[in-house]
Amino acid sequence: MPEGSSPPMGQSLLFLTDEQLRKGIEAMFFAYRGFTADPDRILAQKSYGRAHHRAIHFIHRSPGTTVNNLLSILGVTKQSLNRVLRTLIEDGLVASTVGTRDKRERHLHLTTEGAALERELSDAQRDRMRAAYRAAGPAAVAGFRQVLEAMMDDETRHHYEAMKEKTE
Amino acid sequence: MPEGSSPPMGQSLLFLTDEQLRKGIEAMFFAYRGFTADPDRILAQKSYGRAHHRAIHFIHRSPGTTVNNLLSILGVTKQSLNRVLRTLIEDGLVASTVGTRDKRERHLHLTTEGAALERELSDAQRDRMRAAYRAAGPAAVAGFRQVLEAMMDDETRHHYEAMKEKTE
DNA sequence: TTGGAATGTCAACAAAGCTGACGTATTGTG
DNA sequence: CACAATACGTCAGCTTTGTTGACATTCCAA
Repeated sequence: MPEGSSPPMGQSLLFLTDEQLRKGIEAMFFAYRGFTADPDRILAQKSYGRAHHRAIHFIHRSPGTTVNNLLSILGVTKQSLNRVLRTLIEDGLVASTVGTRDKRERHLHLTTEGAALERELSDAQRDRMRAAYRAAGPAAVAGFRQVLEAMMDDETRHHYEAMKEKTE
Repeated sequence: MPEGSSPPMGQSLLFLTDEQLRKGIEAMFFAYRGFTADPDRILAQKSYGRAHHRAIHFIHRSPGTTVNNLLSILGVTKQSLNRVLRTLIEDGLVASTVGTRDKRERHLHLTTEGAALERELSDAQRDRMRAAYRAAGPAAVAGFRQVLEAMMDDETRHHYEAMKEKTE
């Protein structure tokens, strides 16, 4: 081990100490609570849960998506998604139409009422996000997104990238 | 509305568009899955859940903490925490000792075995965090933390700040 | 045409949150 | 001292959201 071969530790690698990593972990945990808090409050009033929000969000994002596609995006079992979807369909927030090419598939759309709830939920969530973004500034936001993307599983990142490109 | 009074929109406020905010929201959702994936795998083997992980994490961070304090950090009810805590104590991962100054309080510590599991879980979680940090670089990490902190509820941020200072 | 794959539904169960009620030990206060 | 408040534990019961397993329907390809 040659002496004096010190790498540029002082400024560039301190952010990789266990201490820094732990702070990042705790920040992630605490921030996620804030992230879900506002939609959760709205959902509770209507006796829906976070799972309903997720379904509504991604149906809004990809109108006409199939149950199977939604499944792989959300990363849950079809039985779990089905329960949520059933209530949303019963309540008239989501429309499920049998596929024309493949009749096994169901294509999912938000109804007018469903779109209204989507709007209400995403407005609430965006308000907090906007405040956080504004407080932190554009450079911080870029870093925020970079780290989050690097944190995803490969398969998950594919879903994310696909969603990202859809409206770019 | 005076014409030509355009603010510096082009570069500085594009990150506040609904589109950008939506991407941030989805990034948060997908990244959180990666964030919990590795510990979840370890926990499943031992038939514990995420709730056990959280308890273990914060007992490790604040040895001797009381049940009440843990409650307010985790933001759950005592009944919910108690179920988790009871199994951890039964399994010999956590030690609960009657307070000396106030005998109503229980002070919580990790046993040797509990510390071993904590180590295993946080190693796994840190590994992913480290990879993400390394990939994104120090500037991005600073931004990441800034945005997360701005996203927290006020009360939650107080907990976070208190934890942060504990080892600085 | 028939058997396997894909899609979606029903039933039953588990984890982890919640409320409400109650018991016990201890502390602090009028 | 008597009594209210606090800290903790527990029982019962409910909700949301995840899981497996079994099964019906539909499509496609051998």
